[in-house]
Amino acid sequence: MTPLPSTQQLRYLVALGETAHVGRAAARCAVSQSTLSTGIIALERTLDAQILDRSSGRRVVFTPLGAELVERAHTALAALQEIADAADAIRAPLAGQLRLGLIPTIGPFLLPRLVPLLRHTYPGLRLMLREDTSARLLDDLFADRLDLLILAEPYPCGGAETLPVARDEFMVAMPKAHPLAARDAVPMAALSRETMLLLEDGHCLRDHVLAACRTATPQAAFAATSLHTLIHMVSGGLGITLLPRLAAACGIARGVDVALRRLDGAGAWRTISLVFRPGAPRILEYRALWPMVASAIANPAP
Amino acid sequence: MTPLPSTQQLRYLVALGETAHVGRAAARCAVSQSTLSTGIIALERTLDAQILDRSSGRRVVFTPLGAELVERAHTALAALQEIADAADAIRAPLAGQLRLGLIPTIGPFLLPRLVPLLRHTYPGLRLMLREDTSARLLDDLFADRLDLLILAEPYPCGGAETLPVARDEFMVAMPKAHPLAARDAVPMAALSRETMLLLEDGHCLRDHVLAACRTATPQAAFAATSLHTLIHMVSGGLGITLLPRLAAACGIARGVDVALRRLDGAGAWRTISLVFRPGAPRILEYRALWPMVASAIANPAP
DNA sequence: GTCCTTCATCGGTTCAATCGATCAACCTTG
DNA sequence: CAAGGTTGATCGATTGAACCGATGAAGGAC
Repeated sequence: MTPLPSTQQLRYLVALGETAHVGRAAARCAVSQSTLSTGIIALERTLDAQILDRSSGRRVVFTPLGAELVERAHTALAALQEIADAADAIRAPLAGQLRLGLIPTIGPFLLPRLVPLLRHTYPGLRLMLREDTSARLLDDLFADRLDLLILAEPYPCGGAETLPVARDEFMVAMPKAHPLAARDAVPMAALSRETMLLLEDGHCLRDHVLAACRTATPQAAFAATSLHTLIHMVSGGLGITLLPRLAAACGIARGVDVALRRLDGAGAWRTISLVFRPGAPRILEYRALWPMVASAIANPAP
Repeated sequence: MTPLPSTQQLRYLVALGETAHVGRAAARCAVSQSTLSTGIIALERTLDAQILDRSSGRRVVFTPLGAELVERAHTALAALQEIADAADAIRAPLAGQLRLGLIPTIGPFLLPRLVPLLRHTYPGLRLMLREDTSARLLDDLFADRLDLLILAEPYPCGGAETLPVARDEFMVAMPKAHPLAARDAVPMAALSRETMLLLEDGHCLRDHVLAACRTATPQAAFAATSLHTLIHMVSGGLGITLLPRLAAACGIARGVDVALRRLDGAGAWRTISLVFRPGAPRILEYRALWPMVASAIANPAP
């Protein structure tokens, strides 16, 4: 019915909305005053609606509709800009700054492989890293202080888009002298008789482990602040724990009196995922990142 | 940096995305095949990016970027369409269908005045009415089954935009023989010794009354299904209640053995508001509706 | 009243959008 | 394999929209 407004005219409209002055708006758009004036009038004609109130002298006064259209033009231009941004992003893939957030149970085990890989493939990439809990990382993501997260799911990501990369199974970590260490794999049921050591509250791994083996009795009093601490508590005989294969493969239990065994049973894993704002302009770059993260997980630092 | 794409080219792009066929996409856009073909190429040039994969014969195959751009072009066009819609809406203000939802403690007292007012001012308006609880109305609003709600705040409207219209004070309703009925106004403190009758759970007025006089003892066993029932329970001596002035002014207590008195004290009111989806194209019409609703509240049906 | 600012309008020019016709590649069919 | 049909790209010509500089007209300042 009503024809759609042109991109150019929308630029004129928002500039005029910001300056309330035809001459200055024209300068901001790098066109002549007459061009912008004509453009606004043409927009009024295409929309068949009054944008400026011309009864009040020479000044620029918006009608209620005009003010509303300025608002909407602004959001429409943002959508158009995102198209241009997406095109830009593919031209120089993963160049410039990328603010990446990771959780403490992934970062130390993934980055030793991932960072060299990225530096090699995308020399132009300036990687800014941040390690924190999932909740705080998501806050930063939505506040536009981070571009991309690597989290472990399931986790309530509150509207963020997630791209699953790999399944990270849980292994049982116990003292080498523990009876269960004699077996090749530990059945889920055997966990119920053990004291399960956990990370502090706030670490998503704590919840994942609890969910994986809800029969075991958690050791409530002492919670570890990191996986390394946790391993040493296991080695000290305070109990057993579940460890992501990613951490285990990085030799976290090397040189420590701890045995690692497979865990039999359904649901004994977490999913490592890329997480970003829905509609992020660089989504294609994140997708391009996917195989590198998968590769870094599949071939962890020895 | 990168110039913004033109509206026309975006239309070509989404049409091509839907048909995957240059000829049919051109027909859908009502242009010649050559025009659409050139337009896509021009878009690739303005964005300086590859949209179609031309290595695979004569067929239309999108590159990953191309598919992504189709998506984004779709949302950008929607934003542009909303601009045209907003302009259309102002040209024929409040014409066509308007699906209005009201809560039971407002509707019966507001509509007798509001509907004739609207019919007179906007003869082209086709008003579809629905009466339900705030929660269900909001569900329908976000599911696009309703355009506009008239609710009582405070209420958790979950992201909806609200436009406060009027303050609706609470009055005390009690049997005419009640001791408090002798006074001109009832102090808030006096309520604490009374049995307070309430509406059923789910009515926001129930929560508003409870919040207004949290000292009074609610009559938990019997809850009324409507304000009319409530008034008859008061008349029957089961207790007292708080009644919005809007309902009181409509003569809800006429012919019943019930006295209405002012209530002294802070916070003894609800706010009647227009509620709609943020970014609704007809927002200017809703604003035009504001004074009519305010007038209908200020001069209720006798 | 005079001058200055500011927005609208005018005439002319350039460039992009569009069309029909044609070409080139691919697919199907006999 | 040859012929015909389909489909997307390209070409040359035309039209109209966007743009500019100059000018006009309406307010406001002094």
